[in-house]
Amino acid sequence: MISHKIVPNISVDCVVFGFDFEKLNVLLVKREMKDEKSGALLISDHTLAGYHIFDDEDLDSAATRILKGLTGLDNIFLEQFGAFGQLDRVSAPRDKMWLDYINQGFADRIVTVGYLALIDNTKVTLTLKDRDVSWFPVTEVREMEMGFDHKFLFYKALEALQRKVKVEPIAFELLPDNFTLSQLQKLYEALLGTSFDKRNFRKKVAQMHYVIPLKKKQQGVPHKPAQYYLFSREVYEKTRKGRISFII
Amino acid sequence: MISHKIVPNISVDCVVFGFDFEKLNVLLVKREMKDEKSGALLISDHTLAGYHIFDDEDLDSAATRILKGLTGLDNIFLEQFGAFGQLDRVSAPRDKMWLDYINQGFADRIVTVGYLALIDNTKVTLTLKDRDVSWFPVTEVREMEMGFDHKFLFYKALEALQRKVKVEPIAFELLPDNFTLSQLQKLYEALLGTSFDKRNFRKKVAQMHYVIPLKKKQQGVPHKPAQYYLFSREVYEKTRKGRISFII
DNA sequence: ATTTCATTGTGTACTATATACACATAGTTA
DNA sequence: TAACTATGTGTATATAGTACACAATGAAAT
Repeated sequence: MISHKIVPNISVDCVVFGFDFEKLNVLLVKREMKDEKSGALLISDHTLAGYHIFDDEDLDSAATRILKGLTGLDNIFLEQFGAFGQLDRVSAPRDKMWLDYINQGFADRIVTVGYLALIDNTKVTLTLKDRDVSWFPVTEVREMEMGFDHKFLFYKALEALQRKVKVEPIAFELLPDNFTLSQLQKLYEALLGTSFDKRNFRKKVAQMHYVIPLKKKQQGVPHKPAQYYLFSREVYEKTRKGRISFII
Repeated sequence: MISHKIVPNISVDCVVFGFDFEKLNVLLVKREMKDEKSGALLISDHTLAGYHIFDDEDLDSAATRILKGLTGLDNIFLEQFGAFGQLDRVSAPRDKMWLDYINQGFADRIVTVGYLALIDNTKVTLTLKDRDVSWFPVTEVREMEMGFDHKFLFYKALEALQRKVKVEPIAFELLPDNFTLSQLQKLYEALLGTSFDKRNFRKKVAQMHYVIPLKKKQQGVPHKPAQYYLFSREVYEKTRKGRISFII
């Protein structure tokens, strides 16, 4: 085990989205800080998963490392949505590394690079159980206890997600490998906060030759079983034209 | 004049685009470094405009400051296109601040935040004349002497520009306040590397109610004078629907 | 005064995509 | 065998995209 040097004034924050077939959720870390003597609750809120970068890793690697620690998963879809260096960003208590840094005459500044991560809920549920980490519906974040800076990052990530989802087929990252068209439709409705006509939605999907029907059908459901589909990135790459609009 | 503290390991690089009614250009700084004794040329290449951030400014302010120094202009269109922390990024000779930083035990790392800037050529020509700064056609960058990291940033910026220009009306930032439809068409053709049918292009622009014809016409041109138009951001904000595709 | 020149400005037919809208079907459960 | 629940399908209309050619303007040259 190598001991990494931390870069004190550069951090990465991950906004992790998941979909439970009903609504869009975000992965947050519960934080509780108590006074050492009295045991009184000083802070009780939620934070994004984030940490300083190490001196021997690039930004993407730092985000990957953080997500691995959080979910146990490698190969998570990751994309930067911005770098943030507001002067009033830092509100958290400072660790020793950081205080050393300031004492040596360097500026009391953090720049954080925001990553948005999309994960397939069905793959991660097990790994989370003994951590202070859980899913929260994105629609509830507004009312939650959460530091101003992290709430800001969350909304920037959500905006970026809504923008990108219309232009690139990244929403499939939120679904299991096999999914039904109703699940896909519910996902887009949750992402964009709209609703679509079922027939028109399916007509549109039918034009996307990279969404491929399987032989497999749903089993054990108390209604007509739905057909499963898969998303083929390979076919997507081959058949995409200069077209922009992906859905809507 | 306040003396600013520099944050040694965080920088901002600006990729500045301009349009001369013929082609898309990028603003680069010529760099020549000679050996102090022999006078032999050590480096002769081009760099992006960039510098470390100060401890009392946020990232946008740093980019604004750099552009002000370069062009004399305030109010330049600016947008982040990414943060970059590749371990092999740093190749430039180190200044004292940076060496101090390393000597104090901190990591030998720079993270740079890339900004893409769009400027109206007609407003900037004067201010540039006595600087080692000039316009280069983007099509020539491939063959130019330029550090690997800056070339990489340039291409990332160009990709981001081509993506954004299709989805938001930012191309107008590259034109003067009044412009002709032929100029607008040439601009999109230069940006995207394609060509459009004149009648169809104009039909499309006619649907954009925020591109407004003026009474004014071209004067002194040796052919039928073109009508001038202006872009109204106000009308754009009011009339845009959920639509994605802007041009193409 | 007339011609030449360069660039602007316009219309139509055809194709493709977007939108609005209602009912039969499959398979489980009661 | 009847009831339930979600799946899966088609058509008519409106809107947007594409392909394509020639007359009009005003300056400059003869």
